Amino acid sequence: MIKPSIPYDIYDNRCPTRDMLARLADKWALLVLARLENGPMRFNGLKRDIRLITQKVLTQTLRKLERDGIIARQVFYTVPVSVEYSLTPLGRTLTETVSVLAHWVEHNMDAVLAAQVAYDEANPAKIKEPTA
Amino acid sequence: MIKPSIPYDIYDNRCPTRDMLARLADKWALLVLARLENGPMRFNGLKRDIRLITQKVLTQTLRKLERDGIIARQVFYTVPVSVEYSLTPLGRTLTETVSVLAHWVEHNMDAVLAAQVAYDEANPAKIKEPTA
DNA sequence: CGGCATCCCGAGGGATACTG
DNA sequence: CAGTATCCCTCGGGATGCCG
Repeated sequence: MIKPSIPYDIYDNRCPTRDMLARLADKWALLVLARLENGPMRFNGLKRDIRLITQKVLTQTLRKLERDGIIARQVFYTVPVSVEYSLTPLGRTLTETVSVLAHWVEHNMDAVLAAQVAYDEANPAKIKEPTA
Repeated sequence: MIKPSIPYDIYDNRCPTRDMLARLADKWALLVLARLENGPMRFNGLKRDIRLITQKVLTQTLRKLERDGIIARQVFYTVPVSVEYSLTPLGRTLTETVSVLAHWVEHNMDAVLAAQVAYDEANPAKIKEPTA
């Protein structure tokens, strides 16, 4: 546990926390993290569950999270090989929050949809009329 | 409080929660939300505090959050006009979580940086050598 | 199975100029 | 002050093909 010599500030663009937040503020990263909450998962398991994620994007997302020490990658040299992804202790502290966020959306979607309807009624779209 | 007739599922790509998560999983949106935690703020106040955000992106972000019922926009017809943004009750329930996420990054940045160093040592970058 | 390497397209967002 | 309107360009990420 190193004591931060520099006071980290998420609002300072020169602070590394900004980049870190940007990596977490990604829908695919959040979905992966929330999905790993219940235990380790294999690559294709994640790909199946997180609908419409492509193999390339899933790989990129997993690599970034691994590099940041959020998830761990475990290879099993069976034939064919299988690879398991799991949360690190550090990642588990993060996932608690991420999971709350993900479920907030599910729990409050009705209120959001209602707000959207109200907003769209109050602010009708302005169409460009080519005054023929 | 409408009871959800459809079981919302964040992993289903056809579910509106996916789009909602995508809007929240945005670094600018998260920074705005976290910044509004301590009370209403004016447009240029947000622009100043959230370093390097452009006026265009800030406007877009605020509009989306307003449409989703997360924040409220209040215009004061002074000269010149001033506009105040604040969290709605719905938004306040969200911000609690967002704020935790933002501060997680600040509190755990040292651990992340250490993990990155370890990862980069274990996985040296492969350079393309044009075998002259 | 779990990737990597390429090609390629379109939207996100930066820069700039103007306005009520 | 708080926007709107354009132009323009990068780059995230989809599609495809191949490999250990």
